[in-house]
Amino acid sequence: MAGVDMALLEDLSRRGLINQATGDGELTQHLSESRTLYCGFDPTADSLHIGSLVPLLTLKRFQMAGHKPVALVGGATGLIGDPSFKAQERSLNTPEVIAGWVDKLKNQVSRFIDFGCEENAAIVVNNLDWTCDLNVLDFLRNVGKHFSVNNMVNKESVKQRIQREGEGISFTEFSYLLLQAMDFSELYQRYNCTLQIGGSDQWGNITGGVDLARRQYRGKVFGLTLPLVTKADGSKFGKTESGTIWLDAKRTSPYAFYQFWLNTVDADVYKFLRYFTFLVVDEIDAIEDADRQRDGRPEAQGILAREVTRLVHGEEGLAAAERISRALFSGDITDLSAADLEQLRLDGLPSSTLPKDFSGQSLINLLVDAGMAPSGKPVKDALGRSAVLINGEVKGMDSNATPAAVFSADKALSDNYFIVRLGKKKYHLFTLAD
RNA sequence: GCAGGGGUUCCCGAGUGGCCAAAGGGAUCAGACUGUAAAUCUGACGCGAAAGCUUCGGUGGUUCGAAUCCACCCCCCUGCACCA
Repeated sequence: MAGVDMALLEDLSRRGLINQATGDGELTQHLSESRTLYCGFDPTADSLHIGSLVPLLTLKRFQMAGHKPVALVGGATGLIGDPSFKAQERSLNTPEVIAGWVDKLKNQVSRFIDFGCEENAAIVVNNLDWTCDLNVLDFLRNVGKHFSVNNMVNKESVKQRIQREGEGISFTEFSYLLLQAMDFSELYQRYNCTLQIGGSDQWGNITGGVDLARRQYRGKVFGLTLPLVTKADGSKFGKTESGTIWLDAKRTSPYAFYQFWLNTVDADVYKFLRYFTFLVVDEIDAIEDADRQRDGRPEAQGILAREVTRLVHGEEGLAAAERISRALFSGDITDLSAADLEQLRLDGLPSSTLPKDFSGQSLINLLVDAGMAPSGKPVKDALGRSAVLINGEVKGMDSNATPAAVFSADKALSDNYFIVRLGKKKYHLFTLAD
């Protein structure tokens, strides 16, 4: 069989990827042979976001070390909703919607792990397969009997919901733990899966599964949780002004994705390199040292952005993201040729076509309509502070009423294009109507 | 069902008849400084370019005037629901 990398846990630990593990250190011993492990992803949208990247990449790390990864998509658990550390009860989605999301997630997850290799090829499973036909009485007798409500109520993950004034938890969400525990037990039965990994918020659910596998099948299985990704300034990781950073290129373009990582603050960037890339830890430490000795801008952000964008969007996505970034941030946009501009559009720079007739339009509402701002206020503010540039030229409030003059054909790049910059980082490409 | 508490602008949270588009904090956006950072400072932050318009669970009412008072309804939370 393929060699198993015994240093895996050591490496994970150096990366700061180990939050908590069950089994008092027995896990190291357990992983001296090739094992099967799983991680679950619930369909809460039609795409995963970068919050799921840490467990996803960790599955891959395990596979690279010789273990067999199982990616579980929660077709069943997604119907219920995980209450862990959620402040409020969530509304339910319809089974049809969830089923659609499950398919999308399966595809997405599949891109990160290897299904072709002989020894430890990955598999994707759906927990709906073993829960949809389960009847309530069987469930209550065979699964429910193994759980103590006293114990469940004391789980940290639901405590705030139960104790906090003004909140509560439905029986539906309360039961979530049992479903996830059942998954682990089931995968143990089916595939001899003996390890579950997940975010630190999953600790309660994972230990539930460890207990259930033991009680039902006398199975000795393990759990390992990964840290929640936090930012140095305390704000939520993975959100920006334009919303969540998704893994799906249709939701977050490779360019926007690349820019997200490029904008990582210094205080977080080395940690993120350890979390989100496969660069070896020594190499990351070397980057950090080199950056420290240099004045000015560190290299780490660029490396991080390149590595992660390549992992998620491939070489092509990365190339596109870099092309746009170079054109917009380190060149003179008026030098761009028509072909260059067309390429930027293909690469995913947000773009739209200007209306034929400008009457009744103001510059502000043209930009708002193009999606550059949610309302006119920020644009007005920007206009008043010389923060709107069209083809490199500053526009002020006085241009607002005369969009026809601003977007006249003789001012267009290559007779057809306008690059509008709002603030420092927001760009949009306009083309004239045919 | 009964009793009590509560529903305010993205979030938290003040406001209990006019001075309220509604304190404060957070988040977010823009500017300065920078490195397409951070920290800091400044400005914005319901909609509208503006005049102005529309908000405080819903509907109706009282009033010159309501987020604030009244009525009914909806939703959430807590407790009770044999003994009570």
